[in-house]
Amino acid sequence: MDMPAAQPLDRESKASERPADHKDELRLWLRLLTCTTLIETEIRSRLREEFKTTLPRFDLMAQLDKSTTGMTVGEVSQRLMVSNGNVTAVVAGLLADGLVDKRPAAQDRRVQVLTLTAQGRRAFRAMAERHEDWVAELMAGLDQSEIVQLFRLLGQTKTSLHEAIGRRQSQAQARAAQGDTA
Amino acid sequence: MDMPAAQPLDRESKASERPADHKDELRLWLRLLTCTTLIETEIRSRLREEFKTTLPRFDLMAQLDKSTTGMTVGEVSQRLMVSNGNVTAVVAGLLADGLVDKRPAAQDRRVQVLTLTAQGRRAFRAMAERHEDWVAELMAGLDQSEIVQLFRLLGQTKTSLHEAIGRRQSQAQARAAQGDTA
DNA sequence: ACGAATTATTTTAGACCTAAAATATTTTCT
DNA sequence: AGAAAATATTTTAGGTCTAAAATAATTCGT
Repeated sequence: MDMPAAQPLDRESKASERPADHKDELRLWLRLLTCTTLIETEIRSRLREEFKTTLPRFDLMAQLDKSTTGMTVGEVSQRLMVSNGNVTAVVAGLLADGLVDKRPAAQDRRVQVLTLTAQGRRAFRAMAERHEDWVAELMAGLDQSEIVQLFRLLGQTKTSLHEAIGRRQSQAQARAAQGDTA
Repeated sequence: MDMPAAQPLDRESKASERPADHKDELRLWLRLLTCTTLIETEIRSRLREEFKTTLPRFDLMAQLDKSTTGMTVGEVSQRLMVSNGNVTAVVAGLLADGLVDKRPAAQDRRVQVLTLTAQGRRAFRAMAERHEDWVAELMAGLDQSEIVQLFRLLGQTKTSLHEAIGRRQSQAQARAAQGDTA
């Protein structure tokens, strides 16, 4: 079998390279995490200093602002990728501050519908404007084409993640079904 | 004044476009956050199921594993980008489980030096191997060139973030010095 | 119709995280 | 040397987060 001739095998790769070496993926993940943490920490800090509020509250209000008719606890928790119980807790704070309204749905009394109050909407809009500027300022070192490219690659990443997570969930379901009938 | 002729102005852009519209940066940030949250949630879940441990503990042990001589509380907190108090708390759990050792430095008794115990090192190595596989599995939808490109663009992002955060911190310092002498 | 399964939310117990104050130690300045 | 400033860590108070159990309401299958 022919091999490509003089290509130096260990130019970049470690001597310890194994059949399945996934160091690059790991380094990518760590860098992704670093970027997210840096941004998150900075935004938390500015929200606290300028608006005396927190990121989870801001995020929750952002979801409600996008919806005119209100959202249920479950919808919000799915959107924010946090637990139901957490939404209940964060909403409790926003209710106390008069920024959010909560009432049972007319048709299904299990469901709680959350909406921004007028005050909440005003407060959110003011914060959102600043927030958008902060993010732009943080990304100022990237030009337009880099932003677009990064956005696209993260789209690919998101797809990859959903596929991998979906695969695992269907495996878990299969195991559970197996257990039921065993 | 001449304008470029027939370029359709509002092909993609919103009618509400303002002098400084930073929607792209915002969308980029939200997508970045989504990817990070998806990965983090999945890894948390697997660490719990397979090893009955948590991500903060794993991350802390990962830092200690990289150092042969041990690290101080401050070094760890800087590396992990968390508060000192948080390191104290997470270490308390690891100490209780016999995975980490803590002792004052000989030269400077303010400093606490953290090291993995033999048991801690063994436990971490086993987890790290699996962890690397999980990350690779999650990223499986990206080919090598996409991984490299993404890594490079996130490097640019990191630089941009450090610059913006650095600028803000020197401004805050200047304000503080101003206040001192005012 | 009515009991069982399902669905939506809240509660609980416990871990994590931060900022700010408190504590302990070292260094610096006179 | 000794007071003051600086440094490293811990403590405290309070918000965030999760998983799992509990509660409440609806739907499904007979």
